[in-house]
Amino acid sequence: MDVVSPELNSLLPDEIMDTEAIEVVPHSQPVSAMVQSEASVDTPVPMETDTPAENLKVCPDATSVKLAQTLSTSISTPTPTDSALGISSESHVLISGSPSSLLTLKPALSISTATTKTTDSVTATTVSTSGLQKLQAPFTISPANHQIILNKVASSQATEATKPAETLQQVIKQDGQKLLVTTIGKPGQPIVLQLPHMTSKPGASQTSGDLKSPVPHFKVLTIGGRSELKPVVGSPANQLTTVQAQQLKAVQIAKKTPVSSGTPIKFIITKTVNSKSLSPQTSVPPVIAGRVVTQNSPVVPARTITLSEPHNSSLQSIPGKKIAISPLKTPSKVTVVSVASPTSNSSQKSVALPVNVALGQQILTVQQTTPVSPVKVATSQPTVQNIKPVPSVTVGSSQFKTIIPLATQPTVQQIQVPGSRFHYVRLVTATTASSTGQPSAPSTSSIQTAKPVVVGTGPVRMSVPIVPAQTVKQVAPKPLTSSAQVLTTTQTQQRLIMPATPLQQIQPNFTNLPPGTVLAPAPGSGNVGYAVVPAQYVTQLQQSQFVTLSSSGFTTSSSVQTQARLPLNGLTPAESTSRQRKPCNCTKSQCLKLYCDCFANGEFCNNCNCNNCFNNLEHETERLKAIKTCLDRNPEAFKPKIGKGKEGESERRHSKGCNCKRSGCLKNYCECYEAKIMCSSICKCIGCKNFEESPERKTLMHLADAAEVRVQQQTAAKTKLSSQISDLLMRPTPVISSGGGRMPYTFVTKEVLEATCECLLEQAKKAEQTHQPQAEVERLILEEFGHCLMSIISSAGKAKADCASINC
DNA sequence: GAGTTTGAAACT
DNA sequence: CAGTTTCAAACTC
Repeated sequence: MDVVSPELNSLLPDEIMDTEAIEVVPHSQPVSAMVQSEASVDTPVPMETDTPAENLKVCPDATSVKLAQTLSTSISTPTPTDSALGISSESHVLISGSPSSLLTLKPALSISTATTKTTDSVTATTVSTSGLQKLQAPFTISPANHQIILNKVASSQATEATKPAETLQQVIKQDGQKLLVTTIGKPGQPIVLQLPHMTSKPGASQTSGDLKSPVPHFKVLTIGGRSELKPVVGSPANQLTTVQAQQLKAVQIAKKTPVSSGTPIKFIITKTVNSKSLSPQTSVPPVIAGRVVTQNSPVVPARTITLSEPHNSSLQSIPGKKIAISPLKTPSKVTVVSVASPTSNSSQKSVALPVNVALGQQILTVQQTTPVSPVKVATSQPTVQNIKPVPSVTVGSSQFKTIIPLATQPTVQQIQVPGSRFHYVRLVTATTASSTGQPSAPSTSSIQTAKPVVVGTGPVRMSVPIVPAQTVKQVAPKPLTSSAQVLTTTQTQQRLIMPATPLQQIQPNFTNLPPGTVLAPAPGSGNVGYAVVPAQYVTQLQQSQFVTLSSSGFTTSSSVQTQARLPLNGLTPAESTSRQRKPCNCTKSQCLKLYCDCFANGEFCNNCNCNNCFNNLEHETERLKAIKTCLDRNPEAFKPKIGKGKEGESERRHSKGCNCKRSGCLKNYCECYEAKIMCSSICKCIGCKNFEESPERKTLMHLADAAEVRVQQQTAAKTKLSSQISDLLMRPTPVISSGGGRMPYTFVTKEVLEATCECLLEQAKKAEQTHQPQAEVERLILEEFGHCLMSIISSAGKAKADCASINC
């Protein structure tokens, strides 16, 4: 795994977040809280944001364990379940709660996650007692208020998992085990941790496990276990499988350190939302795989935590259901929204950070939050609209990230905004229940299905992807109580991953998906699978559930159009949006190869001139395959080509360098020149003239600038002349003789003369710059004068005709 | 607008 | 990894 330096990350456009950056965090940098949520936590949680990444190692030593995560409820009443927390080497943590339960994330959580390293040590087989203790203590669940406080989650080696068995109802012993904390449902109900291969027994602790089993497992912690709750099983393929059809909200925070060679540590906090419509028996056996990439707070550079990477071999696991995280800039966030896959047999690549989510589950991803802004996760009242069971909603501004769970299978409709580089996706939830209703119509039945997680009791800002201060069109805002999980974070970006059609055969390395790629359900597709959609598409329009971003509060609207504004290739949102994307003209590539700029930029084709285009949602399967192919060929295929140079090099430079041979790197054939950057040492160009001291380059630049200036000046002059003439025409007509013989003269006013002179001067300058002979200069000036005069006469004549027509 | 040139991407 | 082919954009006329 490549390690992305903080510097590089800082340079990368937000929209092009490097997924690896998410997983790999430079150890040299102090770890900032990836998710800094401040809940109204009673107990102070130690902030570890300042903790260096080195400290993030998950080690048996309690002191060194930085994995502690805090989910604190307002009432931290230790329950037997508290001890049930298991620590897996992979640090997969799923916390699920009943819809009503309030999940609060403290800053410590994000901090702890940020501190975690996905080092080999993480995969250690022993679980440190201290880690368990820490985990135990900090993690409290208060049934009273349905809040869970997870102070710390430490990954430890599996061998030690057995030690604290008495303290923990369940101990995760194996490497790669994942802790799932599910349902904070009813008070007094036990928390169940269950290994994938084990039979889940709510309330019963499971300490057993194959200590030597290399396969990581998920621990399921059920709090206030509901009958509907099904154990969550981790799959060997780095996937987390759950048998519950309930809405699952997961928050994953994953951090990847450069050192980490193994699977990244993943923290998944899931909250199960029971849907009334779903009976325990009817529960679908989908997989819960959630991977959340938390973004760093603005203050903290590029701290990404990679949340769970499930490794389970259970049949329910969906191997191919990895959640692709597009190459996003570190401050990006990835949200995984319901994923369901009936079966799975393929193993996932270790590189990829798969996130599997059971269908209908809601995953709440928590991004890094700044210390200032606490992250609160609370379940709002289940006033969910059946029709629009609140599909996933990623809400986030630069400071707030909210994810609203998708109710049932959402479908995605491609939406693009002309002139915008960003694509939008309409999330249309397939109404499994009584759902053909209007989007705006709330339904009680869906209440449980889509348990909203309200981040914080107060108003929440919700935004769709993610760039600060972008306009979001909101339609039919929903009450805060609407079923949606809201996680407020201070992160700048987030990504949505939504279920799509089953594409088990397709297991792209999602770590490097196109910028802003989102996994979304394919339209009309089954419950399984992902559609890879540019994150920019994460807009919900019209009837689909929407996430609105508002300063005062968030609301989901049935017809909200949100536009993601993510910087692309260094362009600011404004720049990127202002610059209209050039339509492609692909004919043979089906727009599914990097030849196509649209595809290469992770965009759908829109208003293009391409033929046989497959770069759209209608061909999601093909598109996903193509992405996988590209990533297989080049894991960095979708990363920005223009990045920061080596350390010490402030200039931007091409990541690969050009290979120009004939253009001298002074034409737009050259990617360096096109990007307006100098060729660098990594370029393999021949006869390069694109260097600082190149006279050709200087001349070219000078000419280009001069030409641009001339064009601007001429345009301005002509515009002025035209406008002045128009003004004259609009003025009351002076005395006009019936014959109108002298009328044109009346239009030669001072303004017209000035404009004419400007045109003449401009023409003279132009002639001189081209080194024209004196005679030629004069001729050009006279010619220009003739043009001006003709224009005046023409205007006057027209005015005369107009006046005559009205008998003036 | 058609044809050519160019170099990245894809392929072998 | 190198050579070749394919492809679409850039460029020229």
